[in-house]
Amino acid sequence: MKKEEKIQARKEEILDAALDIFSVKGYHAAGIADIAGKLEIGHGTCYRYFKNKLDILHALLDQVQAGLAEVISRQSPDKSNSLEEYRSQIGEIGTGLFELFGKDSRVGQVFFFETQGIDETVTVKIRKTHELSARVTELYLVNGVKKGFLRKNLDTDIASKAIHSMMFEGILQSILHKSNEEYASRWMKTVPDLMLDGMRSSS
Amino acid sequence: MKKEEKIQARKEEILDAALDIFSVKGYHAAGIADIAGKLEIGHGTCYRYFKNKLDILHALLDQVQAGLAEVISRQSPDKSNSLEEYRSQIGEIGTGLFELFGKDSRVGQVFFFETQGIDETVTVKIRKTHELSARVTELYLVNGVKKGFLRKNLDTDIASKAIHSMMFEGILQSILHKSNEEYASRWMKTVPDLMLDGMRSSS
Amino acid sequence: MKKEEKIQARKEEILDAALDIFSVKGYHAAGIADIAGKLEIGHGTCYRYFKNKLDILHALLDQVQAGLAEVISRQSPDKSNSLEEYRSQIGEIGTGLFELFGKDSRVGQVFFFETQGIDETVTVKIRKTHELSARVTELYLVNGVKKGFLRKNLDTDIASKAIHSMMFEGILQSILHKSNEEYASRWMKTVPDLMLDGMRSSS
Amino acid sequence: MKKEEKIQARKEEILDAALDIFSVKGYHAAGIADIAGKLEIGHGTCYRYFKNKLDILHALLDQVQAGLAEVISRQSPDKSNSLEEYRSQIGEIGTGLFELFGKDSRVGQVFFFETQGIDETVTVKIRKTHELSARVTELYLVNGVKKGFLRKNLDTDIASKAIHSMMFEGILQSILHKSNEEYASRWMKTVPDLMLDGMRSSS
DNA sequence: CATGAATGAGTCTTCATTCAT
DNA sequence: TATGAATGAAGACTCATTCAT
Repeated sequence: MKKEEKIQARKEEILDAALDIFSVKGYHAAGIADIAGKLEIGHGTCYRYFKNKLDILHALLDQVQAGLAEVISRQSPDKSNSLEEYRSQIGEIGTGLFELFGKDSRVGQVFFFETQGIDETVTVKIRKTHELSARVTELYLVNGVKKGFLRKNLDTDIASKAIHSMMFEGILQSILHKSNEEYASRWMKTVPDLMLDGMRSSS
Repeated sequence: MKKEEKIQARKEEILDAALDIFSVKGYHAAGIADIAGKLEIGHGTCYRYFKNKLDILHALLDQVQAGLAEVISRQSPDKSNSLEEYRSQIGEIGTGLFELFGKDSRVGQVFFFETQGIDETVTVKIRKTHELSARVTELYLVNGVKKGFLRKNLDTDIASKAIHSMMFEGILQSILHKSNEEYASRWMKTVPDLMLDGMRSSS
Repeated sequence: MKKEEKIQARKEEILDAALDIFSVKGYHAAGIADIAGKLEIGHGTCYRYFKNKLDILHALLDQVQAGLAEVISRQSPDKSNSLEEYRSQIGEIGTGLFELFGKDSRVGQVFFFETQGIDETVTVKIRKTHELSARVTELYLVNGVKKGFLRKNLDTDIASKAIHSMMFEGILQSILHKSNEEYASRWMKTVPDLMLDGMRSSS
Repeated sequence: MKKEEKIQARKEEILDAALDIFSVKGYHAAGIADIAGKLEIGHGTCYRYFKNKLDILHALLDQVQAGLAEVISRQSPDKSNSLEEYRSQIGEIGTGLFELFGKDSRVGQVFFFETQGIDETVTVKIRKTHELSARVTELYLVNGVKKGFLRKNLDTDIASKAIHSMMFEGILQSILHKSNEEYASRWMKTVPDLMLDGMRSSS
């Protein structure tokens, strides 16, 4: 029991250090030696816990995926019965996402920036994560259409992907801005408005 | 003059080959030898036309940027005077983008996928390209607000970025789908609707 | 005493496991972890019984050497007084060798195949073992010459080495063949004939 | 033409250096850096001419095999019609082998000592080379039996292998002795006598 | 006594870049 | 101008060995 925990703790130390290094130098420029150096351990030690460098990245991405899944699963897609309920639900999901990526900007940095063009498996894993998010978003839209507070003719597949891209763009932009607090809140107001009401001036 | 042209032609040959290779293998996995091999020239030759591998990538990204700028500049942001005019203008921009990235899916592949986490300068250049697009989008929004066919309280900065992200997500998704013709047209219908009218059922 | 025995028993367990691993993977490809793993003990434990990996190999080779010495010492070189007595003595030595290496083909595998090019000390030890065998063989030849049933002009030094090489080639070939029973017996008939009578047709 | 030759020359330089290093340190202990260092070239250069370290060894072994084949093919197995002719033919083959391995003791060193337990492919290649030699030897024996100057009941398969092992033992021993000239000639006298006449005193 | 986590020396291998021809 | 042979920095990875528990 103690043993298992220690191993897990060490694994997480390494993952945390890797996140540090990857987020700053990028996957390719980062060396195992950098990661081990940051922890002041021998670099051979990393290989006791992970098969290789790529394995570390995958573990990191899995963490992100799990975090995302957790945020998403907090809400249930068919809870909302009116536009107003849905609007507040959107707000909660947004807040969750900002918490997930915002509390540690390194996560987004790695997830959005430093992690493409490495390997088919990585590309696919990231794409799957985005797809997961979009798929869940679609459940909300389908619910809304069924309940009648969203347009009958909505192309929920496309719309869910579009919405998902806006949300993540918001997160990403907030990461890029230092003062992400205020900027983030502007995103969290604008995106739901855009989604629901569009930009046209109400007639 | 003749000589200048020849040099330019050779440069473009190399860029085209590089686009081929980068889009398939990614920047890091691609070797100068691959590029030269495809053209059946000595790989040393590449260094007569480009300073180094990174220089080739930058030239490629500059081409994309120029193409994007061209598409954008075809329209003028203050032309539209009504919602309907704007709606059709959006359509034309969308069509232009799909042409730009759609006629050669390698471009999007490199621009969206294979090109991150290489180098600060590259990351910045791509970000700038996206920003350029978003900035122009904002001009349209500002015009719409001024003319009164878009909401007065629109956060044009945020909204422009959100819209831009949707558009590029559409392009990206269309690239990922084989039958991009039909899928693309669904995007081109859905995104403007979303932007302008939102998803709510009209009261 | 009890303790001594236990230590000895453990040592032999390790040697047996090492023989297993070395005979299959070869010395270099074999890892201490493999050996310990086969015994389901911690690999650190191996270092309580042997100084290092090379030490294990040396202990193994010493075992082979001791076995060989035992087989050889069963006979006495000056026992034979006639060609026929010598012929049967050769047969007994041959049988002993086949028993030694045949009962456990791993021994020959390691001794003949997997154990060269490791280290000067190892090479020398193996050479010494072969020399021991050849030297004893020579005693038989010298006896035969003295007793008059072998040629006076025999170069006993060279001949002993030549004979020794034939014998070991026979063992080795028998190991390589699955059905070593029958093949071995052909060797055990052919080699003594060759040694004593040569290949020429009797005039 | 010039190009081809240069490449071949460089390849042989590297092989020669590799032979040097392998024969002294053994395959495993030898580093590519050692080989390149001896030639005072960058170690990367080795990889322009050989796929990897193992590839160098294989090329070396192929050279030995070719040399051996050349020596063997100089004679034809069915040329001899009498014991005396065969005896002199044996002498010529022996001389050829001593030349092959004797002129450069490094070759035998690598071939006999430093090259086992590396890799299945290597083991097999060496075994095949020995088999080739033994197989050809058998052709001579079969010829001798047919022509009647060798015993009718000779087990040519076994005998050929036994003879082959004696010959190579002689080469090997000669390599190990400094004064290989004189020692070698003792081998070259003793082995044919043993083969043909055996050791028994002529009745 | 036994263990196995930690270590880091040591090696192969790749590939962008240079430069003599 | 074009070439491609040569280079060597750089880095991932292995595994024998040690030692605190």
